[in-house]
Amino acid sequence: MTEKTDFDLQQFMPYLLNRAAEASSLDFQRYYKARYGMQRTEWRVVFHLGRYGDLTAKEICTRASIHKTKVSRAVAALERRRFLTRHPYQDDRRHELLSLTRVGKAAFDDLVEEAQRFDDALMGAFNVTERDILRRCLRHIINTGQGG
Amino acid sequence: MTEKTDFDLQQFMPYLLNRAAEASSLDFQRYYKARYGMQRTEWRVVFHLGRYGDLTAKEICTRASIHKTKVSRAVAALERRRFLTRHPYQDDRRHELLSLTRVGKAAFDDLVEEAQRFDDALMGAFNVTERDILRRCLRHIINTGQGG
DNA sequence: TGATATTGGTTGCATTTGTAACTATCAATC
DNA sequence: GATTGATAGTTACAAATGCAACCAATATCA
Repeated sequence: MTEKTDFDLQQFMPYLLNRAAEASSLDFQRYYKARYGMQRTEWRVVFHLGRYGDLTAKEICTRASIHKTKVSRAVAALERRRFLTRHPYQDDRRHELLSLTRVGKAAFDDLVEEAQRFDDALMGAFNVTERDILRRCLRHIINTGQGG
Repeated sequence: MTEKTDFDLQQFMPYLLNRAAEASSLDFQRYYKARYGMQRTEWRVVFHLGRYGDLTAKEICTRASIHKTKVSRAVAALERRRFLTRHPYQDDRRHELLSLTRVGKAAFDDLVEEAQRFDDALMGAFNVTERDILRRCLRHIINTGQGG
């Protein structure tokens, strides 16, 4: 009979991942919250638009695995504060193409710089091999975890 | 002048970690929610008590970096459903020692087994070196991310 | 002894989130 | 061209969360 008390919580991957995710996001979160009053979903939307160009809300949902209500509210908030605009497009009026305003782009540029800084600080502790493995494993988990 | 659009979101560690954490937790979350009506903080409390023996709420907060209000509510919910009991202790009546009931222990045993199963499935994709690096890196992030 | 600060834990309130139901547009089928 | 079914996005309501204020017990120190 195996003793369940042998189970090592500190080795349990979902637990480690959740704690690491939280710890790693804290400082950056503080930054975009203080500076732009954004929350996580909002900066993610901004990053997607800034990085990949104009997208529909749906596309952001799919790419980032975020629920549509969350994106909907984030977009509404960002629009209210003039970070982005919507252009319904002719072909299919259900879609709305989202694009960053000048203000949105400026925020994106600044946030990217800051993100890069945080990432460098975080990853600076690891060597190239470790970074590669880390990223590869995480991507694998992201891609398989969903439907499994 | 660097183009911010070069920034690779898919390489940004906090983003990867958050997505991996979410993806890796989904199935297990579904399990303990369906089976015991627990939520994340609740099973974490159960795991801590099951694994490390009786603890005070404060100790759980510290060990798991969870805010005290969250733990307080989780404990209340677990007590209501008879998964644990509280013993205020003589020396300092501010503290309350928490311990799992028989029912709580049974749930813990079952959840541990299930957790182990999920973890095996998740980590099965990686070799020993990768697992080691992954765990080591995550622990490093957890330990340094907090105050940095 | 009494005033003040600290600590473990809870509660109230505002904000966020998840779920489901909804609107509006388009596609498919008859 | 009317009916049914998807699909993009919003909204309403309940549950979860974060923050600050709170209570009670203890520690500190005049």
